This record gives sequence, C-alpha cells and structure tokens, in this order.
Amino acid sequence: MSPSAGGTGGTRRGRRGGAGASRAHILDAARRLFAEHGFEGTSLRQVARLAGVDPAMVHHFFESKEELFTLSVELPADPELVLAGVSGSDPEHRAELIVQAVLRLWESPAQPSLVAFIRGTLGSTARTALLRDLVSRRIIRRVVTGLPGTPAEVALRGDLVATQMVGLMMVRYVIRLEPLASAAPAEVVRLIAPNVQRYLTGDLGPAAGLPDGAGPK
Amino acid sequence: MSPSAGGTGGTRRGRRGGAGASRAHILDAARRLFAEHGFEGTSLRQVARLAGVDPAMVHHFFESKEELFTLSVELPADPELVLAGVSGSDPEHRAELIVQAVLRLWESPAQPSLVAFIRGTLGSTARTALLRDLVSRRIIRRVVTGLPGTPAEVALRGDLVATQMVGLMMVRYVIRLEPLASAAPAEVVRLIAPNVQRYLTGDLGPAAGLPDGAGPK
DNA sequence: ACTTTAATTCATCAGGTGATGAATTAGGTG
DNA sequence: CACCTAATTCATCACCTGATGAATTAAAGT
Repeated sequence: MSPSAGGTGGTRRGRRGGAGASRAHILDAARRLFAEHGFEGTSLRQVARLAGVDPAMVHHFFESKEELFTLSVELPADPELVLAGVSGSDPEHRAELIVQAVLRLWESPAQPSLVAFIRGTLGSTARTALLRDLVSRRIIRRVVTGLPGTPAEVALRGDLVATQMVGLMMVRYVIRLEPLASAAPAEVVRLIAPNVQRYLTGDLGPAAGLPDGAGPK
Repeated sequence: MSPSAGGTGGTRRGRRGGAGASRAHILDAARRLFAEHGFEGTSLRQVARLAGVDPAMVHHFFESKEELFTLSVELPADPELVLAGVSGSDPEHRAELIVQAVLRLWESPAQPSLVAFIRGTLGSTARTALLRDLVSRRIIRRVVTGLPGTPAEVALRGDLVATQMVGLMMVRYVIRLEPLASAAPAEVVRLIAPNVQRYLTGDLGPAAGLPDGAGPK
C-alpha cells in the first residue's frame, strides 16, 4: 500500500517537527503507570499510548522494560542530599531534622516517582531485597551515625526509626489515610518527631538491646 | 493418537487415586507465589506447576485468577477476632495489647498469607483503596473506641497508631530489616508499645488536632 | 452393576507481551 | 546543496497469558 493513503489517520513516519520531547513524555508516562499498577502490571504499550507515541519508541530510547523502570522510577533524590546535615547534628535533637527531611522530599514533585518506587519495589522479593539494602546501607546508616551505645544497640535503634518513618510514608502517601494524609507538614513533624526521638536516644526499657548477656554496666 | 503412547511420561488422565488434595495444593501454591511476586507477577501456570497440577485444574476449582487471589490471599484473620479485648480495654494500657495482638497474628502460620495480601494489595491503586477501607473501617475503629477527645482528634490518633503499626509490619515482615526482623516478640512489644501509647493517650503537643480554629479552650 | 458426579488432562483460542529490524522522514552539519 | 544522524512508524516474531471445551478416568451413590 502506498504510504500516501492515510487510512485511519495514522501520523506519518519520520522525525517529528516539534522539539522531540518524546523521551521525557515516555519517562513521565512510565512514572505514572508504574506508580499506579506496579512493574508487572504496566505494559510498554500502555506507556507508549499514554505518552502519545509509538511502542517502538520505548525501545528506541530505552534498552528494556527494566531499564525504563530503573530510570523512570529511580530514587529521584540522593539520600545523602536529602539527609544532609542529619549525620552531623546533635543526636538529642535529630528526630525533628529527620522527619522534616523526609516530609520535604515527599511533598516535592518527586512524590509520584517515590510512590512508583515503593509499589514497584514491593512487587517481588527480589526487588524488595534491593530496597532492604538501600534502606539499611544508605539511609539508616546516616541517621544513626554518632549515636552512643554498642553497635548492636545502635542498629536496633536505626530499625526502630525506620519502622516509624516507613509507616508514616505508607499511611500518608501510599495508603492515604485521612485525616493524616491532609495534615500540614509542620503538624506532622510535631506529632511524629517525639516518638522518633525516643527511638534515637530515649530509654528503651530494661535490657534494651541484644540477647547478649550485657546487662547494665 | 492412542492415549496409551505415553510420550514424555505424562500422567494419565482421570481422577487421581489419593485423597484429591489438589484444591488445597493450588491454594497453597497461589499463596506463596502471590506473596513472592504479587498479583500480576504470578501466572496461573506457575501456580499449577508449583502445585504439581495441570493448569486447567486451576480453572476447574476457581472461576478466575481474581477469585483465586481473593480466596488464597484473603485476610486469613478476622480483625474482630484478632483485636478481641482491645476495644473494651483501659485506654491507658491499650498499646501493649495492640502490639501483642498484631505480633501474635504475624508470627502465626498466617504470615505468608499476610505478606501476600500486602504485596497484592499494594500492587495497584484500586486494590490499595480496598486496603484503606479495611484499615480505617475495621481496624482503626476498634483500636480507638473509648478514647477521650473530639472525634477529629481521635481519628488523628488512630492514624498515628496505624503509622507505627504499619511500619512495624513492613520493616519486620516484608522488608525484613535486621536486627529487628529476628528480635523476640516480647522485646518488640517492649520497644514499640510506649510509642503507640503516646499516640493513643499521650500529649501530642500544642493545638494537637485539627485546622479548625479551636485553640486552647 | 449401573449411573451419576467429580477430578484430571489435552488441545486450543484469542489476545497481549517484550523485543527486533527495516523503512521513512526530519534536523543538523559540512 | 549533499550527507549523516536521530526520531518516528510499521510489520513482525516468539512467547506467554487467562480462559474454554471436550475427552478420559476414578470415586460415590443407588
């Protein structure tokens, strides 16, 4: 068939006129769909359709679905940047800084990417393992540097902080429970920070720590 | 072709001899796979293979993949049973009961089902909406009955408790951060309960509550 | 023993999936 | 202008998906 016969109105081939923003459109569409349906629940054709683009373009710009997922959904903020100033802060007043930093990040335009990251990452145990490494090696580590106590106790305190912060993100941004989801960030800090502070430096109760026999010195 | 020619050694047709436990096997396999790869990441053929059964059996016992998911992964514990005794308890000492109830449930054989439920539920926004209703209507409600304060304040306290409990489940059972994941249940209760208690009945700071102009009376 | 019912397998369908390779058109550069 | 490179579309491939209908066999009911 001659290409001049525009059947159902297919856009003709070749390079588009505009400022070829297709790559960005694809990334954007992918972000939204991954956030809504997770990794396996999103098809490249859906992405292409939402981006207003031919499916083959996806493969033109990105090697594979995995790469598209990685690039579109990849942690849009370097933990070291988000937590700047936390590692060096006074442990006795660190909780407020942590909660503020997390909220600042999640209230930013990065929110859809973060939700997508969570959904995609929780989709399988394999990806969850990556999340575990990310959280423990790159986030918790910075949060607990400089805390007093044995390494084992410090590690436990870090996990407890993670507990509270992960729960906050899940309930406020993923599950979206009201009224918490609509509360002002400053109020959330006021509500949550004291509990985080107890995990960081507060009294954790008798023999708080590990199964090693180390009682009170 | 004559059925006698057993090609690759296919099991011959017809009803099995044993106590046809196939349905249970399928449910079991589905539970595990949904827990590992989520809803869209699990195929009926994988389920059948793991169950040691022909793929068609899945459709023989279950109408659709949705029904299999619902039945296999459905909340294996009635919230009203798990939280029995919580609604009527003294609010000042309720936190310990709550944490204990949640841990008892998650340490039970229901754990794989619960992980599957979480993974499947977080896979899409549609299913997440179901989770939101479940959590807010059937769980939080029971946790906060009898608390003093305005309805708005009570609702907020409920969300805060959810924050801590959801985070605990995620970190300990889904993400599996160490050392928290391996800590003894009794110790977890000791560590977490005080923070939950603050959310239930503690001081939440100035103007703790809602954006309505009601300052200190 | 005969009939009914349920469990099991096979063969297959229509459609969606990620991915590839070639054809076509435009922009940028000499 | 001619040339090269990049963007875009089309036409496929091989495969997997959920689902259906019929054939076969054993157990249960009478």
